[in-house]
Amino acid sequence: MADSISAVSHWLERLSALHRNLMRRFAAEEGLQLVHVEILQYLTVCNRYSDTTQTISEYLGQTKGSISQSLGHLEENGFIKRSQDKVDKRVFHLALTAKGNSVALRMLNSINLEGADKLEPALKTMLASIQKKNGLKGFGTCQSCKFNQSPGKNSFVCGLTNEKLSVDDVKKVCKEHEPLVSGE
Amino acid sequence: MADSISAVSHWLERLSALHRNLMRRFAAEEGLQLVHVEILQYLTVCNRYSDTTQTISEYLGQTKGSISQSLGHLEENGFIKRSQDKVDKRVFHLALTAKGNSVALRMLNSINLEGADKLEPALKTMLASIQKKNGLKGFGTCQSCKFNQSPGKNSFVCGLTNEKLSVDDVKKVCKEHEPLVSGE
DNA sequence: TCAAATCAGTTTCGATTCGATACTATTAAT
DNA sequence: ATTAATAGTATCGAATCGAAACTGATTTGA
Repeated sequence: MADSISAVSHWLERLSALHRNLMRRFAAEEGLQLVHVEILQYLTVCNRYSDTTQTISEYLGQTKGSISQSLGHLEENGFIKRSQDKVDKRVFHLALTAKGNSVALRMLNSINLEGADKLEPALKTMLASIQKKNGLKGFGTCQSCKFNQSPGKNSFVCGLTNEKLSVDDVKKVCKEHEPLVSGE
Repeated sequence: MADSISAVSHWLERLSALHRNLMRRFAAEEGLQLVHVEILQYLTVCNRYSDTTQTISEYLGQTKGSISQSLGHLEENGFIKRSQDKVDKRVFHLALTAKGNSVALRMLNSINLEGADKLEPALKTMLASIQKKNGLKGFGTCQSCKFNQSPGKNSFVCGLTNEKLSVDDVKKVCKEHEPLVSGE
Protein backbone atom coordinates (compact mmCIF):
# COMPACT_ATOMS: atom_id res chain seq x y z
CA MET A 1 0.00 0.00 0.00
CA ALA A 2 1.29 3.40 -0.97
CA ASP A 3 -0.19 4.95 2.10
CA SER A 4 2.90 6.72 3.35
CA ILE A 5 3.72 8.06 -0.09
CA SER A 6 0.24 9.49 -0.42
CA ALA A 7 0.53 11.09 2.98
CA VAL A 8 3.81 12.81 2.23
CA SER A 9 2.52 13.98 -1.11
CA HIS A 10 -0.46 15.43 0.64
CA TRP A 11 1.61 17.31 3.19
CA LEU A 12 3.85 18.56 0.46
CA GLU A 13 0.86 19.70 -1.53
CA ARG A 14 -0.44 21.52 1.51
CA LEU A 15 2.91 23.11 2.23
CA SER A 16 3.16 24.19 -1.38
CA ALA A 17 -0.27 25.76 -1.31
CA LEU A 18 0.41 27.47 1.97
CA HIS A 19 3.73 28.86 0.86
CA ARG A 20 2.23 30.15 -2.34
CA ASN A 21 -0.64 31.75 -0.47
CA LEU A 22 1.78 33.65 1.71
CA MET A 23 3.78 34.73 -1.31
CA ARG A 24 0.64 35.77 -3.14
CA ARG A 25 -0.58 37.74 -0.19
CA PHE A 26 2.72 39.55 0.02
CA ALA A 27 2.73 40.14 -3.74
CA ALA A 28 -0.74 41.66 -3.61
CA GLU A 29 0.39 44.08 -0.92
CA GLU A 30 3.15 45.22 -3.24
CA GLY A 31 0.81 45.47 -6.20
CA LEU A 32 2.52 42.55 -7.89
CA GLN A 33 1.52 39.14 -9.14
CA LEU A 34 2.73 35.91 -7.62
CA VAL A 35 5.00 35.16 -10.54
CA HIS A 36 6.67 38.54 -10.15
CA VAL A 37 7.84 37.95 -6.60
CA GLU A 38 8.87 34.42 -7.51
CA ILE A 39 11.14 35.90 -10.15
CA LEU A 40 12.53 38.49 -7.75
CA GLN A 41 13.31 35.82 -5.20
CA TYR A 42 14.99 33.63 -7.77
CA LEU A 43 17.21 36.51 -8.84
CA THR A 44 18.52 36.81 -5.29
CA VAL A 45 19.90 33.28 -5.37
CA CYS A 46 20.97 32.54 -8.94
CA ASN A 47 24.46 32.92 -10.38
CA ARG A 48 25.61 34.58 -13.56
CA TYR A 49 25.04 31.49 -15.67
CA SER A 50 21.44 31.31 -14.57
CA ASP A 51 20.06 34.85 -14.66
CA THR A 52 18.34 34.72 -18.03
CA THR A 53 14.79 34.52 -19.37
CA GLN A 54 15.28 30.98 -20.55
CA THR A 55 16.59 29.76 -17.21
CA ILE A 56 13.87 31.41 -15.19
CA SER A 57 11.29 29.80 -17.42
CA GLU A 58 12.84 26.40 -16.71
CA TYR A 59 13.05 27.10 -13.00
CA LEU A 60 9.45 28.21 -12.64
CA GLY A 61 8.16 25.75 -15.21
CA GLN A 62 6.46 28.29 -17.41
CA THR A 63 7.01 29.12 -21.05
CA LYS A 64 9.66 31.68 -21.85
CA GLY A 65 7.08 33.79 -23.65
CA SER A 66 5.09 34.11 -20.48
CA ILE A 67 8.19 34.84 -18.41
CA SER A 68 9.33 37.38 -20.96
CA GLN A 69 6.10 39.29 -20.46
CA SER A 70 6.48 39.29 -16.70
CA LEU A 71 10.09 40.42 -17.00
CA GLY A 72 8.97 43.31 -19.20
CA HIS A 73 6.54 44.36 -16.52
CA LEU A 74 9.17 44.10 -13.79
CA GLU A 75 11.65 46.16 -15.79
CA GLU A 76 9.10 48.86 -16.66
CA ASN A 77 8.40 49.28 -12.97
CA GLY A 78 12.04 49.42 -11.98
CA PHE A 79 12.39 46.13 -10.12
CA ILE A 80 15.01 44.64 -12.43
CA LYS A 81 17.43 45.71 -15.10
CA ARG A 82 18.82 43.91 -18.13
CA SER A 83 22.32 43.91 -19.54
CA GLN A 84 23.44 42.31 -22.75
CA ASP A 85 26.08 39.62 -22.54
CA LYS A 86 29.45 40.78 -23.85
CA VAL A 87 30.24 37.53 -25.62
CA ASP A 88 26.91 36.14 -26.75
CA LYS A 89 24.75 39.03 -27.84
CA ARG A 90 21.59 36.95 -27.82
CA VAL A 91 21.77 36.66 -24.06
CA PHE A 92 20.55 39.27 -21.61
CA HIS A 93 21.48 39.01 -17.95
CA LEU A 94 18.92 40.05 -15.39
CA ALA A 95 19.67 41.72 -12.09
CA LEU A 96 17.68 43.19 -9.24
CA THR A 97 17.65 46.93 -8.78
CA ALA A 98 17.85 48.31 -5.25
CA LYS A 99 14.05 48.49 -5.30
CA GLY A 100 13.69 44.91 -6.47
CA ASN A 101 16.19 43.67 -3.94
CA SER A 102 14.40 45.42 -1.13
CA VAL A 103 11.11 43.77 -2.07
CA ALA A 104 12.73 40.33 -2.22
CA LEU A 105 14.34 40.78 1.18
CA ARG A 106 11.15 41.99 2.78
CA MET A 107 9.36 38.97 1.43
CA LEU A 108 11.92 36.59 2.87
CA ASN A 109 11.48 38.19 6.26
CA SER A 110 7.71 38.34 6.11
CA ILE A 111 7.45 34.64 5.31
CA ASN A 112 8.74 33.46 8.61
CA LEU A 113 9.48 29.77 8.80
CA GLU A 114 10.47 29.41 12.37
CA GLY A 115 11.70 26.01 13.41
CA ALA A 116 12.20 24.93 9.85
CA ASP A 117 15.98 24.87 9.95
CA LYS A 118 16.03 21.19 10.82
CA LEU A 119 14.20 20.44 7.61
CA GLU A 120 16.92 21.79 5.36
CA PRO A 121 19.06 18.69 4.82
CA ALA A 122 16.04 16.50 4.26
CA LEU A 123 14.55 19.02 1.84
CA LYS A 124 17.75 19.15 -0.18
CA THR A 125 17.95 15.39 -0.44
CA MET A 126 14.34 15.17 -1.42
CA LEU A 127 14.71 17.87 -4.04
CA ALA A 128 17.68 16.18 -5.62
CA SER A 129 15.81 12.90 -5.75
CA ILE A 130 12.73 14.45 -7.36
CA GLN A 131 14.78 16.36 -9.88
CA LYS A 132 16.77 13.33 -10.84
CA LYS A 133 13.75 11.10 -11.15
CA ASN A 134 11.95 13.55 -13.39
CA GLY A 135 14.90 14.53 -15.52
CA LEU A 136 14.81 18.13 -14.41
CA LYS A 137 17.68 20.54 -14.08
CA GLY A 138 19.45 20.66 -10.76
CA PHE A 139 19.51 24.26 -9.69
CA GLY A 140 21.86 23.54 -6.80
CA THR A 141 24.86 25.42 -5.47
CA CYS A 142 28.50 24.85 -6.34
CA GLN A 143 29.26 23.28 -2.97
CA SER A 144 27.35 20.18 -3.99
CA CYS A 145 28.22 20.27 -7.70
CA LYS A 146 30.54 17.82 -9.35
CA PHE A 147 31.97 20.52 -11.65
CA ASN A 148 33.25 22.61 -8.78
CA GLN A 149 36.99 22.50 -8.13
CA SER A 150 38.85 24.08 -5.26
CA PRO A 151 42.59 24.40 -5.98
CA GLY A 152 43.12 26.27 -2.71
CA LYS A 153 41.32 27.60 0.30
CA ASN A 154 38.65 30.10 -0.76
CA SER A 155 39.61 29.58 -4.37
CA PHE A 156 37.16 27.95 -6.76
CA VAL A 157 36.96 27.08 -10.43
CA CYS A 158 33.99 25.75 -12.40
CA GLY A 159 35.10 22.73 -14.37
CA LEU A 160 32.35 23.30 -16.89
CA THR A 161 33.08 26.89 -17.83
CA ASN A 162 36.69 26.98 -16.59
CA GLU A 163 35.95 30.28 -14.94
CA LYS A 164 37.18 31.39 -11.56
CA LEU A 165 34.46 31.67 -8.93
CA SER A 166 34.42 33.85 -5.85
CA VAL A 167 33.41 32.80 -2.35
CA ASP A 168 30.03 34.44 -2.94
CA ASP A 169 29.68 32.84 -6.36
CA VAL A 170 29.79 29.30 -5.05
CA LYS A 171 26.90 29.96 -2.69
CA LYS A 172 24.56 30.70 -5.55
CA VAL A 173 22.21 28.54 -7.52
CA CYS A 174 23.23 27.32 -10.96
CA LYS A 175 21.22 25.76 -13.76
CA GLU A 176 24.14 23.52 -14.73
CA HIS A 177 24.35 21.98 -11.29
CA GLU A 178 24.96 18.26 -11.11
CA PRO A 179 25.21 16.48 -7.78
CA LEU A 180 28.54 15.20 -6.53
CA VAL A 181 27.39 11.84 -5.26
CA SER A 182 24.51 9.95 -6.76
CA GLY A 183 22.07 9.88 -3.89
CA GLU A 184 20.24 6.57 -4.13
CA MET B 1 22.00 36.95 10.46
CA ALA B 2 18.92 35.37 8.95
CA ASP B 3 21.02 33.15 6.77
CA SER B 4 19.49 29.84 7.76
CA ILE B 5 15.96 31.19 7.47
CA SER B 6 16.68 32.45 3.97
CA ALA B 7 18.13 29.12 3.01
CA VAL B 8 15.12 27.15 4.17
CA SER B 9 12.77 29.55 2.49
CA HIS B 10 14.70 29.09 -0.69
CA TRP B 11 14.55 25.31 -0.57
CA LEU B 12 10.89 25.49 0.20
CA GLU B 13 10.34 27.82 -2.70
CA ARG B 14 12.22 25.44 -4.96
CA LEU B 15 10.28 22.45 -3.69
CA SER B 16 7.04 24.31 -4.19
CA ALA B 17 7.95 25.25 -7.74
CA LEU B 18 9.07 21.73 -8.53
CA HIS B 19 5.98 20.13 -7.10
CA ARG B 20 3.74 22.49 -9.00
CA ASN B 21 5.65 21.85 -12.22
CA LEU B 22 5.08 18.14 -11.88
CA MET B 23 1.41 18.71 -11.16
CA ARG B 24 1.08 21.10 -14.06
CA ARG B 25 2.78 18.69 -16.41
CA PHE B 26 0.44 15.95 -15.32
CA ALA B 27 -2.56 18.26 -15.63
CA ALA B 28 -1.59 19.20 -19.17
CA GLU B 29 -1.44 15.54 -20.15
CA GLU B 30 -4.99 15.17 -18.91
CA GLY B 31 -6.14 18.32 -20.68
CA LEU B 32 -6.67 20.06 -17.36
CA GLN B 33 -5.39 23.16 -15.65
CA LEU B 34 -3.20 23.08 -12.57
CA VAL B 35 -5.98 24.29 -10.34
CA HIS B 36 -8.22 21.45 -11.52
CA VAL B 37 -5.91 18.68 -10.39
CA GLU B 38 -5.26 20.55 -7.15
CA ILE B 39 -8.99 20.44 -6.51
CA LEU B 40 -9.23 16.77 -7.40
CA GLN B 41 -6.40 15.93 -5.05
CA TYR B 42 -7.94 17.93 -2.25
CA LEU B 43 -11.22 16.07 -2.65
CA THR B 44 -9.43 12.78 -2.04
CA VAL B 45 -8.34 13.88 1.42
CA CYS B 46 -11.06 16.15 2.81
CA ASN B 47 -13.90 15.13 5.07
CA ARG B 48 -17.60 15.89 4.82
CA TYR B 49 -17.27 19.20 6.65
CA SER B 50 -14.69 20.43 4.17
CA ASP B 51 -15.92 19.42 0.72
CA THR B 52 -17.46 22.73 -0.32
CA THR B 53 -16.65 25.60 -2.66
CA GLN B 54 -15.93 27.92 0.24
CA THR B 55 -13.52 25.55 1.92
CA ILE B 56 -11.62 24.75 -1.25
CA SER B 57 -11.18 28.44 -1.88
CA GLU B 58 -9.67 28.83 1.59
CA TYR B 59 -7.46 25.81 1.13
CA LEU B 60 -6.08 26.90 -2.22
CA GLY B 61 -6.04 30.57 -1.33
CA GLN B 62 -8.15 31.72 -4.24
CA THR B 63 -11.46 33.53 -4.32
CA LYS B 64 -14.59 31.42 -4.23
CA GLY B 65 -15.75 32.96 -7.47
CA SER B 66 -12.70 31.67 -9.23
CA ILE B 67 -13.01 28.25 -7.61
CA SER B 68 -16.69 28.14 -8.48
CA GLN B 69 -15.78 28.54 -12.15
CA SER B 70 -13.24 25.76 -11.99
CA LEU B 71 -15.73 23.50 -10.22
CA GLY B 72 -18.23 24.18 -12.96
CA HIS B 73 -15.71 23.06 -15.51
CA LEU B 74 -14.86 19.92 -13.56
CA GLU B 75 -18.50 19.01 -13.18
CA GLU B 76 -19.29 19.59 -16.86
CA ASN B 77 -16.54 17.19 -17.78
CA GLY B 78 -17.60 14.53 -15.33
CA PHE B 79 -14.76 14.69 -12.81
CA ILE B 80 -16.89 15.67 -9.83
CA LYS B 81 -20.52 15.72 -8.77
CA ARG B 82 -22.44 17.98 -6.44
CA SER B 83 -25.10 17.12 -3.91
CA GLN B 84 -27.14 19.53 -1.88
CA ASP B 85 -26.86 19.35 1.88
CA LYS B 86 -29.97 17.90 3.50
CA VAL B 87 -29.98 20.32 6.41
CA ASP B 88 -28.53 23.55 5.04
CA LYS B 89 -29.77 23.99 1.50
CA ARG B 90 -27.22 26.66 0.71
CA VAL B 91 -24.46 24.12 0.96
CA PHE B 92 -23.40 21.79 -1.84
CA HIS B 93 -21.08 18.89 -1.11
CA LEU B 94 -18.54 17.95 -3.73
CA ALA B 95 -17.37 14.45 -4.48
CA LEU B 96 -15.13 12.78 -7.00
CA THR B 97 -16.71 10.63 -9.68
CA ALA B 98 -14.97 7.39 -10.62
CA LYS B 99 -13.31 9.30 -13.43
CA GLY B 100 -12.13 12.09 -11.13
CA ASN B 101 -10.88 9.65 -8.55
CA SER B 102 -8.91 7.77 -11.15
CA VAL B 103 -7.19 10.95 -12.29
CA ALA B 104 -6.30 11.91 -8.73
CA LEU B 105 -4.86 8.49 -7.99
CA ARG B 106 -2.81 8.44 -11.16
CA MET B 107 -1.39 11.81 -10.25
CA LEU B 108 -0.37 10.64 -6.79
CA ASN B 109 1.46 7.72 -8.33
CA SER B 110 3.08 9.74 -11.10
CA ILE B 111 4.50 12.23 -8.62
CA ASN B 112 6.81 9.84 -6.92
CA LEU B 113 8.46 11.16 -3.79
CA GLU B 114 10.73 8.32 -2.90
CA GLY B 115 12.62 8.69 0.35
CA ALA B 116 10.35 11.44 1.54
CA ASP B 117 8.69 9.44 4.29
CA LYS B 118 11.16 10.65 6.87
CA LEU B 119 10.10 14.21 6.17
CA GLU B 120 6.53 13.71 7.24
CA PRO B 121 6.72 14.55 10.95
CA ALA B 122 8.88 17.60 10.34
CA LEU B 123 6.58 18.76 7.55
CA LYS B 124 3.54 18.47 9.78
CA THR B 125 5.16 20.43 12.57
CA MET B 126 6.30 23.09 10.18
CA LEU B 127 2.88 23.37 8.60
CA ALA B 128 1.18 23.78 11.93
CA SER B 129 3.64 26.49 12.90
CA ILE B 130 3.19 28.42 9.67
CA GLN B 131 -0.57 28.14 9.82
CA LYS B 132 -0.69 29.33 13.39
CA LYS B 133 1.68 32.21 12.80
CA ASN B 134 -0.33 33.47 9.86
CA GLY B 135 -3.77 32.93 11.30
CA LEU B 136 -4.73 30.37 8.69
CA LYS B 137 -7.05 27.44 9.05
CA GLY B 138 -5.58 24.18 10.13
CA PHE B 139 -6.66 21.57 7.63
CA GLY B 140 -5.34 18.72 9.72
CA THR B 141 -6.72 15.28 10.48
CA CYS B 142 -8.79 14.27 13.49
CA GLN B 143 -5.93 12.34 15.04
CA SER B 144 -4.19 15.59 15.90
CA CYS B 145 -7.33 17.63 16.57
CA LYS B 146 -8.38 18.80 19.99
CA PHE B 147 -12.06 18.28 19.16
CA ASN B 148 -11.65 14.60 18.52
CA GLN B 149 -12.87 12.23 21.24
CA SER B 150 -12.47 8.50 21.36
CA PRO B 151 -14.89 6.89 23.81
CA GLY B 152 -13.72 3.40 22.78
CA LYS B 153 -11.38 1.59 20.48
CA ASN B 154 -12.17 2.46 16.84
CA SER B 155 -14.96 4.72 18.02
CA PHE B 156 -14.72 8.46 17.50
CA VAL B 157 -16.83 11.55 18.06
CA CYS B 158 -16.19 15.12 16.94
CA GLY B 159 -16.61 17.42 19.93
CA LEU B 160 -17.44 20.32 17.63
CA THR B 161 -20.28 18.77 15.67
CA ASN B 162 -21.12 15.99 18.15
CA GLU B 163 -21.23 13.58 15.25
CA LYS B 164 -19.94 10.06 15.24
CA LEU B 165 -16.91 9.52 13.02
CA SER B 166 -15.76 6.32 11.38
CA VAL B 167 -12.23 4.96 11.31
CA ASP B 168 -11.93 6.31 7.76
CA ASP B 169 -13.41 9.66 8.73
CA VAL B 170 -10.73 10.46 11.27
CA LYS B 171 -8.00 10.02 8.67
CA LYS B 172 -9.35 12.86 6.55
CA VAL B 173 -8.55 16.54 6.45
CA CYS B 174 -10.91 18.98 8.14
CA LYS B 175 -11.19 22.74 7.90
CA GLU B 176 -12.12 23.01 11.56
CA HIS B 177 -8.97 21.28 12.72
CA GLU B 178 -7.23 22.73 15.73
CA PRO B 179 -4.03 21.19 17.07
CA LEU B 180 -4.08 19.22 20.31
CA VAL B 181 -0.95 20.68 21.84
CA SER B 182 0.19 24.21 21.20
CA GLY B 183 3.46 23.71 19.36
CA GLU B 184 6.42 25.75 20.63
C1' DT C 1 32.34 30.27 -47.38
C1' DC C 2 27.79 30.58 -46.77
C1' DA C 3 23.32 28.40 -46.32
C1' DA C 4 20.82 25.81 -42.85
C1' DA C 5 19.96 24.78 -38.31
C1' DT C 6 19.91 26.18 -33.64
C1' DC C 7 19.25 29.20 -29.90
C1' DA C 8 17.84 33.47 -26.74
C1' DG C 9 14.48 36.30 -26.51
C1' DT C 10 10.16 38.96 -27.90
C1' DT C 11 5.63 39.53 -29.79
C1' DT C 12 1.04 38.30 -30.74
C1' DC C 13 -3.11 35.69 -30.12
C1' DG C 14 -6.84 33.12 -27.99
C1' DA C 15 -8.18 30.62 -23.93
C1' DT C 16 -8.33 30.62 -19.14
C1' DT C 17 -7.75 32.15 -14.70
C1' DC C 18 -7.94 35.55 -11.28
C1' DG C 19 -10.02 39.02 -8.10
C1' DA C 20 -13.71 42.29 -7.33
C1' DT C 21 -18.27 43.11 -7.27
C1' DA C 22 -22.97 42.35 -7.64
C1' DC C 23 -26.38 39.01 -7.31
C1' DT C 24 -29.71 34.94 -5.63
C1' DA C 25 -31.15 31.95 -2.23
C1' DT C 26 -31.08 30.19 2.36
C1' DT C 27 -30.37 30.54 7.24
C1' DA C 28 -29.67 33.03 11.63
C1' DA C 29 -30.47 36.87 14.72
C1' DT C 30 -33.00 40.43 16.96
C1' DA D 1 -40.96 40.15 10.33
C1' DT D 2 -37.07 42.52 9.24
C1' DT D 3 -32.22 42.51 9.07
C1' DA D 4 -27.79 40.52 8.81
C1' DA D 5 -24.89 36.84 7.60
C1' DT D 6 -23.61 32.94 4.77
C1' DA D 7 -22.94 29.62 0.53
C1' DG D 8 -22.66 29.83 -3.84
C1' DT D 9 -23.07 31.75 -8.74
C1' DA D 10 -22.63 35.24 -12.52
C1' DT D 11 -20.32 38.88 -14.70
C1' DC D 12 -16.58 41.85 -15.95
C1' DG D 13 -11.93 43.63 -16.73
C1' DA D 14 -7.08 42.72 -16.02
C1' DA D 15 -3.54 39.57 -16.16
C1' DT D 16 -1.47 35.22 -16.89
C1' DC D 17 -0.76 31.16 -19.56
C1' DG D 18 0.76 28.27 -23.58
C1' DA D 19 1.38 28.01 -28.47
C1' DA D 20 3.16 29.67 -32.41
C1' DA D 21 5.25 32.97 -35.33
C1' DC D 22 8.84 36.06 -35.41
C1' DT D 23 13.74 38.67 -34.72
C1' DG D 24 18.47 38.58 -34.55
C1' DA D 25 22.77 36.15 -33.17
C1' DT D 26 25.49 32.00 -33.17
C1' DT D 27 26.88 27.51 -34.60
C1' DT D 28 27.12 23.73 -37.82
C1' DG D 29 28.57 21.46 -41.73
C1' DA D 30 28.85 20.61 -46.55
